[in-house]
Amino acid sequence: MNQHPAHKPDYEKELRRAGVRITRPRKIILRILTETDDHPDAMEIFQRATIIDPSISLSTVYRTMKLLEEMGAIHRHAFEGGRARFEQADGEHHDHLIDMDTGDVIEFHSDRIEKLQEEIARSLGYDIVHHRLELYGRKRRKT
Amino acid sequence: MNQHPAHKPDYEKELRRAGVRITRPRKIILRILTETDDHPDAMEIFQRATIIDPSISLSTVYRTMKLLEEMGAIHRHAFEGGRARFEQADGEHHDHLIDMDTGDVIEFHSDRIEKLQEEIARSLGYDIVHHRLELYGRKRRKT
DNA sequence: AATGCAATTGCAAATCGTTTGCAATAAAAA
DNA sequence: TTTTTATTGCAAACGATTTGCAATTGCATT
Repeated sequence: MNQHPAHKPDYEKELRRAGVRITRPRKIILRILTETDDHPDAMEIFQRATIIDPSISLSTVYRTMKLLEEMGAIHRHAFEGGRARFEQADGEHHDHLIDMDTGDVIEFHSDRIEKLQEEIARSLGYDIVHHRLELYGRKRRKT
Repeated sequence: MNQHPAHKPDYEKELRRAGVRITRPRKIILRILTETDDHPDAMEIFQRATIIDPSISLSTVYRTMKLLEEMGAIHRHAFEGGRARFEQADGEHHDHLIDMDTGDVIEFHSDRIEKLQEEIARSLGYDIVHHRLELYGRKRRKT
């Protein structure tokens, strides 16, 4: 088990390569994404964008997120309660521990769990296409 | 890892004990729940109920499900896409493998995975309140 | 069996996150 | 610069779920 590093992809280049226009709203949204290493939801991105350019609309945020998602540049997570949250699809796969008090998301990865999942699916006659492992918890008080 | 058995709790008794009135719509919904061993969503329950008594409303289904959930008699699952699905909260905890083609839900349990989750959370300084492990897959073609 | 009253109902309207139709605008190709 | 076409903001639509409300119904009491 270990946390993962972060690196900043060049979304603009990726989008251009995908034949998409680099518009002013998109530029702003992409900038916000690269400057962020938490897991913001659409509304948060919208509000941050709105500071830079108040004319940006929530629809455009959603449309841009969908675009990036389809390109595989970001992942959309439906954690419990409320809105979907996004994160950069940089390195390797990881799962999430959600702090129930703060909403913070901690990433982790366990090869052993991944292996066990495979074994279970296989023993049930299935191939895993993807999975979702989310731990919901609170900071432990004592040590 | 192993599948789990099923047993049928007496919801009416539980509800009465909780000081809730046993109405005609509730009777019907409870009957449907006890007769079911899959993971129906509110709309499915509503449609099955509607056959028995066409005057039942979807709101009542939702309200009853919420009631049962609060009593701990059923669990609500937000699998990917669409509506929440419900299941009886009988025996022990289990996780779910969702058949992406049919929507079927297969229950499984792995002590080893549970243990590993605990370890991970602990090493990150957290206590797990609950978790969500869902495998999304397809029946494997060959063997 | 008839009464009384709070719990429950069905309905329509409201909610929340997200998506969509559309006419106006702006990227970028010519 | 002009043209072409993607993209925008807006408002309205969406799907799942919840809610306010007046009418009804369990059910404890007579």
